[in-house]
Amino acid sequence: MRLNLNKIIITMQALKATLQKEGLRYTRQRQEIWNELRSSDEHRDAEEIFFTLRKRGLNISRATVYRTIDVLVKNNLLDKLDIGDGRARFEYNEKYFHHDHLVCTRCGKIFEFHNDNIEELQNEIAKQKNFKILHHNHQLFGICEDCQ
Amino acid sequence: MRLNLNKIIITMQALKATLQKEGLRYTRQRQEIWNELRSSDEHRDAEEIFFTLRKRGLNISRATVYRTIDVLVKNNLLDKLDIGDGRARFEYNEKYFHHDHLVCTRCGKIFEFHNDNIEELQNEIAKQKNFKILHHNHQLFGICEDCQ
DNA sequence: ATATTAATGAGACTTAATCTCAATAAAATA
DNA sequence: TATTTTATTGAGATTAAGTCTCATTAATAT
Repeated sequence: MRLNLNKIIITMQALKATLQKEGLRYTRQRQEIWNELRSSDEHRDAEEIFFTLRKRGLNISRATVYRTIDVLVKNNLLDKLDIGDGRARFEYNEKYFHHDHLVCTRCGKIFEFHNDNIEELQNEIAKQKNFKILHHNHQLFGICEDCQ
Repeated sequence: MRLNLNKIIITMQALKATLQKEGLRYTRQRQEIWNELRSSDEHRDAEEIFFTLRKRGLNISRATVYRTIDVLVKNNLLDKLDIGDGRARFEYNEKYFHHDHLVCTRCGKIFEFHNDNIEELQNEIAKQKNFKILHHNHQLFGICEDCQ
């Protein structure tokens, strides 16, 4: 309870601080979108955020949702996740717990994984090619335990 | 010269064999599309294949290009590559030389890499979660040597 | 040579995402 | 606090990748 409240306050401050740093305005819409993205740990897409906010009675535009999500991604408050279904998904960027994804091609469920060795090997590959990594995409597609 | 010729013949036979195995027809259009995809090692997209064939005077439909590429991917003659620019790319599936990609976010160039350790670690992750891997996506995004 | 039926072409349609522009509302300033 | 400035917004038009439909065509089986 208290923890959740703190979490929300802290992340609203993170939003405000980021926007100020960039000279952008701390608007009602940006707060609502950020809040919505923070309200669950699922991998949400822009259309879904848009419709959720509309259902809740907020008179928000689709364009605002897309524009705000862009701002959040560019400022590393959100990570963009592409599971190859033609729709970008977004999740809170937990700076100290990076992870990649397993995607079940039967039921669509998304599982997370993290492996330090793979991260290290990626860095070595980049170093060898004198390539400066900014971010990466790593998904394993297949059939999950339940679907087999 | 001889090698290239053999390569084309072999891969046309691969196409024919795959189509027969699936009870599909060996049509002029499928031959042309496969040939076009084989004619360069670049990472091609469907629209580009479509326009290239039209420019060459072939009266082919966009739908046929997309449908044929689907068939080729499903039968593992092509690998689908998604570098996150909203367009699917395709490349000849070299069964004995699997690779993943480094993508320069400045110039768009695509570099290939292969790392057996990463492949093995992926298998371990899947095993731990009792997940049956079918394929994977692995891209490192960043700035290439030339662009730095 | 003919019959069967999968594949094709044309273009309408879908869907995610972007763009435009007049109206609005944060934030800066007085 | 009232006013000014200018970024942001909403509505909906637009774009772009990809899919769908259906009458026609052409591979393959007979």
